Amino acid sequence: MCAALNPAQQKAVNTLKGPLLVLAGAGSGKTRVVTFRIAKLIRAGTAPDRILAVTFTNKAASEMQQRVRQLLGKKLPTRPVVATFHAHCLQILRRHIRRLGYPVKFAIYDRGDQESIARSVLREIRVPNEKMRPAELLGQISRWKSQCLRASDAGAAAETDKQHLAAMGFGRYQQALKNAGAVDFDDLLLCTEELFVRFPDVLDEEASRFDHLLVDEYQDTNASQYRIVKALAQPHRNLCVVGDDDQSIYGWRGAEVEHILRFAKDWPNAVVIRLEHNYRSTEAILEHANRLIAFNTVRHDKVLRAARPGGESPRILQCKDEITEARQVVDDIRRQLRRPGIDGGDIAILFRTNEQPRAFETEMRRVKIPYVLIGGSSFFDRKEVRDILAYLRLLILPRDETALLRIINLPPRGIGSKTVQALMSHAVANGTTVWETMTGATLPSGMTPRAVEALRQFARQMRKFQRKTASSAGRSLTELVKQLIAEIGYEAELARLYDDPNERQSRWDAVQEVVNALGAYEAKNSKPSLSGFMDEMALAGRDMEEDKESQLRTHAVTLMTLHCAKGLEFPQVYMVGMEEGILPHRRSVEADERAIEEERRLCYVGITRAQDRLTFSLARTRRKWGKPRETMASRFLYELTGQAERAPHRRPRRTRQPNASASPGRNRTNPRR
DNA sequence: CCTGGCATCATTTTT
DNA sequence: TGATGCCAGG
Repeated sequence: MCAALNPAQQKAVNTLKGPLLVLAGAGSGKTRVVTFRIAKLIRAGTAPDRILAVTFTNKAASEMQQRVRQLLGKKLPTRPVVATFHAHCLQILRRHIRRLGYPVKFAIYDRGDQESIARSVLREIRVPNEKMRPAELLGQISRWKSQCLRASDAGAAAETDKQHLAAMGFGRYQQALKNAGAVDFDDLLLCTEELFVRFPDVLDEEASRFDHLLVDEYQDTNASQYRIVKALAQPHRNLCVVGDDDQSIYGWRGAEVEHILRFAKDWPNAVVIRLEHNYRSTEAILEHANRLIAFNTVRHDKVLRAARPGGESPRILQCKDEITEARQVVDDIRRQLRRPGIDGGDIAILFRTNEQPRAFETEMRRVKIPYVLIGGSSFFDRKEVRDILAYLRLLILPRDETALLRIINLPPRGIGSKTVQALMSHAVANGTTVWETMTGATLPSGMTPRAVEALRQFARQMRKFQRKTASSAGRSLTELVKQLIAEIGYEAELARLYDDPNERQSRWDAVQEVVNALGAYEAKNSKPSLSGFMDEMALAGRDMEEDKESQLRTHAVTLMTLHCAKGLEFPQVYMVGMEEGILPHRRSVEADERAIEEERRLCYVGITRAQDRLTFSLARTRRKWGKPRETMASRFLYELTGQAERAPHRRPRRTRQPNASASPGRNRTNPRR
């Protein structure tokens, strides 16, 4: 890693002016080039805070920041701005969102909040013959949003019945968000884009903050990100994008490979530099990766050359079922760990879907190999955490309806669904919010005195804490929140709900973790505020656990999805579940060739994570919904080993084994319905 | 108003 | 398999 830069890398670092596209193959030292470039810009006289570097994940952002700091030493008065798209857009919205008719203070709704809105929207637009789940509605809305389609245009874009239904839901969903004073993740980008289009002065102000713009993982930009980048870079044209079209794996989130493919057309005179030397993997591994990705048709033509000749050929483990698969893989890992110089931290198990790791976890626990599962259901998905956060949101923004409805009767305080219904319909009828209604002088008629008293009591309590929050400058937020938790009797509620002391404890621990996170936030920030904390929770979310993670990770085997693995590397990699229906995923198989190409890229990403040793595994039968079903080996296995013509998946779908005896493959059984 | 039990239903990837 | 939703009884 300390070797000198090669000529292409050198050139990428030194081309400081004008549009630049760096096509960086996997393992080609991309991160290094980017950080060197930033350092070079600063040394050449650019003020650090005039540089904006945009990444997709928080992890990438903090890593980049750290590396630049290492390169430059700590003597700088200002820092380059390194942020994720979402974080930077949030900054912009905090300054200007009023122009779009949102309150200055607005909440960021996460998946759970979105779902509860979607649920109520669906209840309203009940259509007899179409049933739709909240997740489906949200998926469609999100897809539209990532194409910069607004609710008003969705009706025209809808094709299927479901899409028409979703188009109806879209408008209501958006309205509900606005009423609650909230934006969802997609809105962070979409509203920014809208601001830029509708208010040129806003764009002016935001674009003129920087002289240089860098975008990492450019192949993953969706329509709104693409437009935002274009708009921000237009004045100075000092735009450097870095990416690899072969690693575009977020098409389902609206990313379009075309963006990186047409960069040179978008920006005339753009310099294009290819980094085609791979310093990460052995030749044996890279050969397989190259062979696989060559099957894709939509891509920049390039061949990665291995800087590390030779190496061990990848192996394929065929196993009876998913339990055996876990056992064999973990067995293999155990053998590896006995070898000198091999540490658990050098090993990763990569999988396609989130249900796959289960079997591996069980097995690892059984043989006592430490592991970390990255992603998965996070701490922030826990009910207790979400409850407390809902309270906190209510303190900042009383009109946040999702938060209010979540905790209005939690712990139970005698405000039942009847009462809530009455409040809601009253609010709708009067064009106001539930909070306004319940704190108003006259409550809706027909409520029992008991309910009225409960409401009054709750409102008093919340108002007290709202006041305290508003005037909390200089005082400890942590203390405030502790007091809140005590007053609502949350601990007693946990005791009431859960008899098992272990469970009770772990749930209470989760509550404590929120308090701790707040404490950490307060310690870290010079002027902490509750809303600042909530922003961090919404955007950084999962990363807050990272400190714990990195402590463990030194010796623990890493388990994660292929998507999470992008950008990382491990000496030893296990790619498990190499079966038709998993990788490529069933949904992609049922879609089109484009979708298959994305799955192939996903597989490519997995392979190119491996430095020294790569193992594939598959199960011949796999339990699904409790029933075991036979599987077929992934077509990618055939492709990457150079036996594509023997791959059995090409038989037309839904026919019964037309050529069952054509070749003696081992995993060729037709899946039965 | 609250709780527990039963039936039903659908399963990708994430900022 | 597991999560969620609805209904009946306390």
